[in-house]
Amino acid sequence: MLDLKFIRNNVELVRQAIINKNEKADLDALLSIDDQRRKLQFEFDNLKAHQNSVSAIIAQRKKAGEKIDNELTEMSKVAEEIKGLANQLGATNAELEKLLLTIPNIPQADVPVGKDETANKVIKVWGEPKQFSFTPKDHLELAIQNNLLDLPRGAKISGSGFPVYTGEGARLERYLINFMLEYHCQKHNYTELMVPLAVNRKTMTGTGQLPKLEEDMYQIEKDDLFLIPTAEVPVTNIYTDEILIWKDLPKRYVAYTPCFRREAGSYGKETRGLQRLHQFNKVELVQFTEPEKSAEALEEILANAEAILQAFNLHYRVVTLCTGDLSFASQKTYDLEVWAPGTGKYLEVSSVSNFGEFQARRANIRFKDKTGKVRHLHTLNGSGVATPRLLIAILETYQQEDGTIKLPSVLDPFLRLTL
RNA sequence: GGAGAGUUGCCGGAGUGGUUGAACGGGACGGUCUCGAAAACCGUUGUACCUAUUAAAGGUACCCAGGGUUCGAAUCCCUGACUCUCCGCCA
Repeated sequence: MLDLKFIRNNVELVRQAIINKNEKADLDALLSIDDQRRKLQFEFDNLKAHQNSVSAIIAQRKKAGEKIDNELTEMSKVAEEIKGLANQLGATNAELEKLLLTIPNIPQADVPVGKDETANKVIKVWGEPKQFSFTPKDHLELAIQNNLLDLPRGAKISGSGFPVYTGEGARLERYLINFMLEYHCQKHNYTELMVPLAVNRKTMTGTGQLPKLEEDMYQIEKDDLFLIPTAEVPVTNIYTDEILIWKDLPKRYVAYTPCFRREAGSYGKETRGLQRLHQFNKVELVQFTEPEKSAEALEEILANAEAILQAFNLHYRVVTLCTGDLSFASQKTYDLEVWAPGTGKYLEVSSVSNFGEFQARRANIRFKDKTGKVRHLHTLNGSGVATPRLLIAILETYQQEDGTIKLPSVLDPFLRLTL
């Protein structure tokens, strides 16, 4: 969330950000509640101060054996008043908090302004689309021919969008995950975490999924838990309500988790095969940085994610999301889109975002800087990368004319794994 | 799931319902001393919000969380979370 004082002092900037992000947030209501709250707070504080001072007098008199009846009757009235004010203040604060959580983060100045993905900007293209001497098949055909996937049975036991990987398909999926984890740990200096896949409401609110996206998540109602839509959620929140020290920053974490998304309202959109799933695997990179270093870290994470695609020698492009396509919590986001020659499309395999202090403020994650001052740090994350679309690109790119797959040699050490 | 114990500041650890933001110890930081360091001594050691913002200053809240009792709660009562021990169940 944004700093209330910042909002007060930059009303128009915030208003514009809401518009540019296509968000609906009632800024005026927020401001008027804030006003109301400050008035109540002032009244409350004054009355409390009065109560405190008289209470001290009562204590003295009582000790001295003097009469205190008058004070007591007056104070019981004051106590009533305070109770009333406290209730009002509590309700007002709750309302304020609720509104504040609906105000989106402000895009960085260098983010292109635009309504939807058509305004996104391609800033980099790596490699070239693979040329084939035959008509390339799409990944679903290839997967079926090679017995890598069993989608009907996945649908039978869970529903559509819950894939079953079979035999070599399951092994390949596992190797890909392992490859990426090892790559980021060994070459990019990340620390691996294994984290809970179900998290509580506070955690979901910390990274900004709640309250806006409740409809998009699988919920375990009995325990008020949610299945994570990305490892970003548990990993970023590990430091909730903590104060780190600048010497320990940046912190770099990598975590593999399955991700669960209801994808409500996106039926029929690019759903063939593994393109859009309710459960998929993803290796996620998360960094906690000093505010001055987050812009740099964003480029680093992008490069870390790109390194994976480059290792597989896959053609891809990097896109800067425009304001309208930016997520609620993000200040700036790069998408990595890998080329899938059989499907004939660029597929998003990674989203790399700088959240500034937005998440840190929600989750109350701070750090002590060089001067000893306690401030909110910056959080960032990026997929490094999501497997289903990576798998699509690999299958489609490395298919042979007979439909078999010749896997890229970087995977050899994993395929030969013997223990 | 059942029974018990606990949760206080950076850490350890006191705390009788009435100047307790919180004793005492440790750590950290600053200073004195020293060529330098150690030791010793002195001092400092919070966060959020509000009023005022030129500044200074003042006020309020916070002893796991939320309620309650009371003129007044770290202290009493209730509920919940978490940790530890024992029992049961279990991969």
